[in-house]
Amino acid sequence: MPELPEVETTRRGLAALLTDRFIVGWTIRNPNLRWPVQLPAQLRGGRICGVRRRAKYLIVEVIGASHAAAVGERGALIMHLGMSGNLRVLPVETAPGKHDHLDIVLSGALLLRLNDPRRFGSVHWQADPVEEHWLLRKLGPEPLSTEFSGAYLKARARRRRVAVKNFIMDGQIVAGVGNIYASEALFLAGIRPTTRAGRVTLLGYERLVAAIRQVLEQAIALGGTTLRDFVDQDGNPGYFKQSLNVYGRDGLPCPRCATPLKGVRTGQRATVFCPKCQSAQSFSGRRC
DNA sequence: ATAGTCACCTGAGCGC
DNA sequence: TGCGCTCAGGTGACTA
Repeated sequence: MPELPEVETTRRGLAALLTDRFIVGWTIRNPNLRWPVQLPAQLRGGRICGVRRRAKYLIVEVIGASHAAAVGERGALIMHLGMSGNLRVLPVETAPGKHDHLDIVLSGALLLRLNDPRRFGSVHWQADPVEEHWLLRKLGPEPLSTEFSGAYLKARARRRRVAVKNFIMDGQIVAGVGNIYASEALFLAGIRPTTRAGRVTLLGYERLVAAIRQVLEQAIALGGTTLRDFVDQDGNPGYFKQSLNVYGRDGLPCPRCATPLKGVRTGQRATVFCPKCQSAQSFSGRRC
């Protein structure tokens, strides 16, 4: 699935192609995504004025232009790619394939096509203010924003007994940190994923915040991580997989100290760490 | 409020 | 080649 860097990669590709196009219509071949897909009539004729990202949601901003009543009315398509989704901009005549659930037909003889085998993705319409949508309302700060800091995490972690890995994957704590990058960031910060969130020190959280930023920024620069099926809007894979230190490397040597990496499960998710480099001590942050 | 589990769905990979 | 099992990049809803 797409995590934040993959969504950001998709966003960058889409923004250039979608901005200033008009929505001519749409075809919903299978509305049964995570929530039933329903698009309002007022969307027709709207002009796309930008593509933003919030957590792993893509926000396609639309300004009404068709009917007198809708002119100037703003809103957005809020799209999530789930575990297996991808969005492409294609010539309007491109025949749909398996799992092509939704096309948004655009001016310029193009369409925005959503493909999602597992159908864990979603598409919603929300009139302004878009941030008031129930899926976005409770999200924590963006990990690449200045609001996200070691002090913030330390404060939120007070009395929390969950594993720190689950803690940073909680979208209400910080938005958009998924399984790959949580694992990678904890490795870079030298913190054991199973450490209880309340026991990580301020120094540990400062290192963790720096590591999260580093790993996300580097992954975005490389076009994201392709494990099996992620492609950006041009159909290209991401190249961050070569940079993974621990994710998917259970039993293989630690890239730093060669100790075999250990795999466990925390919160139903596969978790891999180096038993030597990632300290089990509460004041984590140490490296070997 | 918090922590843990379940659910949604398809496809790939593995052992037999 | 086929069958059955496990696992997968997410995340809201439930349960204690």
